[in-house]
Amino acid sequence: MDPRYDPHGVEERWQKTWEEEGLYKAGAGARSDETFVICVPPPNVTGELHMGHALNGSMQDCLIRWHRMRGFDTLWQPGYDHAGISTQNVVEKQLIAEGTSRQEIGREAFLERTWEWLDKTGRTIMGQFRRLGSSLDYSRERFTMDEGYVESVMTYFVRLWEQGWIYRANRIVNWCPYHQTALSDLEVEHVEMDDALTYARYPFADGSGSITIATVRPATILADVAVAVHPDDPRYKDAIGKQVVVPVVGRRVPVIADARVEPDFGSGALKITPGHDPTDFEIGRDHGLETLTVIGPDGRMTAPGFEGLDQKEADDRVVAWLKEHDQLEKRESLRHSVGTCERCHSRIEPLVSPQWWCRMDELAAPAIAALETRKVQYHPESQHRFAIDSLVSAPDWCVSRQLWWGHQIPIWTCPDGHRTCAWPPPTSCAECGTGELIRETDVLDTWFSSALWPFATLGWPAETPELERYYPGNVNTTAREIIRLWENRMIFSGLFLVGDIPFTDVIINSTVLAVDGRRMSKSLGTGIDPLEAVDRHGADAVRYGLLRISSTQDVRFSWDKIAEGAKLANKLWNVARLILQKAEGIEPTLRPSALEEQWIVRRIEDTRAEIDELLPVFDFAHVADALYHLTFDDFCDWYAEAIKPRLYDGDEAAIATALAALEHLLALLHPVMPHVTEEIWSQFHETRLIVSSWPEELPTGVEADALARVQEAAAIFRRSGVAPALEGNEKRIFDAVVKPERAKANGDAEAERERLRKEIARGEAMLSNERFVQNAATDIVAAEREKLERYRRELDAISD
RNA sequence: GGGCGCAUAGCUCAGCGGGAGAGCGCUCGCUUCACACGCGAGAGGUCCGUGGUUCGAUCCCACGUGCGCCCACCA
Repeated sequence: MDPRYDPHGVEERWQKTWEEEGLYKAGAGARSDETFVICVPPPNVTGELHMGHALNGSMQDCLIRWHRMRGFDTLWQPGYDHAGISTQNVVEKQLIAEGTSRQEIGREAFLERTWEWLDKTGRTIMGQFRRLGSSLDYSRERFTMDEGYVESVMTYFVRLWEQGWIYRANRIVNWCPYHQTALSDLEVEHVEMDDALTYARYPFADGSGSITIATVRPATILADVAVAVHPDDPRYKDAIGKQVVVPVVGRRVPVIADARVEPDFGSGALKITPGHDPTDFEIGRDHGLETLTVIGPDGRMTAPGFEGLDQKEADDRVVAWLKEHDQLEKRESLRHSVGTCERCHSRIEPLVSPQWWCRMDELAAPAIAALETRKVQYHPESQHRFAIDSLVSAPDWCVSRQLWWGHQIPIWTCPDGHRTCAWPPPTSCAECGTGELIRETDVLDTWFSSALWPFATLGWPAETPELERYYPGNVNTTAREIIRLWENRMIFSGLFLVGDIPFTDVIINSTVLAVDGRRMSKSLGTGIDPLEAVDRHGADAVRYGLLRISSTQDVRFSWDKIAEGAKLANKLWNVARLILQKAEGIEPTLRPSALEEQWIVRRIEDTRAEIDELLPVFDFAHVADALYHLTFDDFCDWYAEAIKPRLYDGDEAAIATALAALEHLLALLHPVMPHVTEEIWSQFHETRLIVSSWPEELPTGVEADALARVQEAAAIFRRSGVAPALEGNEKRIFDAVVKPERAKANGDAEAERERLRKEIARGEAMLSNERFVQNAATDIVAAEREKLERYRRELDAISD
């Protein structure tokens, strides 16, 4: 064994072995019928592993391995999301680079091309998860567009249709002019931008002066149908009900009163353009105004005389017109946030277009109940309320997208306009029976299929044994911004379709920020590739480091903590070398006799109990911390040093116990650092640690108080220099406990006495305070009394 | 505008009603036969400010200051 642990090669070897031996498979090593199920949040087929995946994967794998060792039948389901707009984007860019376009080659060829691309370049992340040692059941990899999954998606849609929850409506939507599709509010990214705010005078039709409005998009003046003011705005009391003349087009429109107008903004008068602004759309609808359109789906003007102009040009033309007619009051700069497409960063165009919608009220109600009653619990708690609120206020779901890559909506229309929604594809119109059917060209929102992930991967709508066994699952871990897009939708979809929640706990993991606190992003150049970290320090170290910094809020990436993980692996490797060097032919047998043996068993047992409390509440950081200190401070610095002389002597009992203690230590560390622990395990075992038992409660034979006494007394010795610091023999510890009077030889005895006197004074002061004794919890008072007594004894022991 | 959260050692953070902690960094001493990714010893802190509650506050409450994030809206 090399004195320096090198994870390279070792890790890949175990990853291969585990998978080949079928130990990643669902149910491997199970010793009970109890299941523990996690679905990986399916990454985009187009994606590469980023730090968020790595953190998420480390958390999930830690839970899976812990449960597997505890005998559960575990399933960690892998797979990919087809990522409608992202994927289409990638392929479309390639086509453009080749001088063609998706429109030119047509839908069918485009889809073929996309599948081709996927087979060649897509689906890389599962390989990267393997390199992290993630024990997913890779034999069960699913894709949201594979055959069976399409079945699930189509069935879901038809069921919603049958409930009457799917409807078609013309509404104003976020339109991406580049992708030429509607986007949900959640796919829109708001960015701060500087714009010119144009103040324009609209003359009253009766010639009695004018009213000034302010707009950042003068081009949309062409589609104005009204001017609105706040009903209580004294400046405009008399204007309400009058007619004004819209510039350029000369249309007469009314001045209306609406409370949605913000009197303090601009001039306090708002031009109403229902065709190109969401608020105006609502105001227009409520006042029965007509909706005019002057911008097309490509973002270019369609108004007479402006055809084909881009909006900037149209803005300039309108402003020039205003200036010429002396209706331009002023222009000023305005910083405001503008919606952009999260994929291509084009400015979002609010456009009125026909879309398919899904009613949310009845779908959401059972999910809200499940959250209220905590059948599903979000972690941290602060996200729980948010999740409920966003379900309560969930607007109807725009499920259609004007994309090609995705699940084509299963609605067919006959020449008479009857609609048939069915799956498998109908052969005739449900109403008139004609066979002439044309399928809807829109595809479904990507999240529509993601919502089915927990049960579609198990074969739903078929009643498979897997569905029976592994649904509902247990944990889902994901990022905060996905709560409304994905988590909530899985919950209501599961309740609606399968009749049960998909999981009981949702962990919202922290966003991993760059070392400088900025967001990790490729475009900022602040991203760190998790695989680069793995190459540098090993997967175990990366897993440890990420878990160590994980928390309920955003965290900074830390190379230091990864390095700490590498150190821990090396330390473990070396202490194993120490114990194993004379262990040939000796069976691990836990028979703690010497004090330090009883003590380390107690420490291991305490840590095991601690982990068993921390993991159910997903506190990975403290698990990692506890393991670090157990290994370094307790196992290596104390226990190993203490038994060294007996190890050198080849004392079989000591070696057997040390092996057994090491075994337990390895087991505790395995969920966090699987590779190095399995590697060491294999030095003295034929079996595999990954499927071996999680330690049971261990008998120790040492009282907790005695342990504290050992450490305290030993600390006195260390400070005094009475025992050579590194001597590391068991006698030192034994003496420290049974002969505290040795402390009298301490050169710093006076300082120690001083410390004890201070402690005693403090304790006495507290205990003599009547209010304290009356009010404080009884165990605190008792603990104080006990401490005081102990300090008194100690002081006696080191006083002459 | 709504919501959540954070301010503790040079850095990154843990602790959250009764003794101020860890890792890294720093100083000093150790080529001790598991490990220099090591061992031992040590320096370093008005626990953001101001009030309040309490016998007692880094911890609870209020306000202030400074940060961060999520959501909504922005003519």
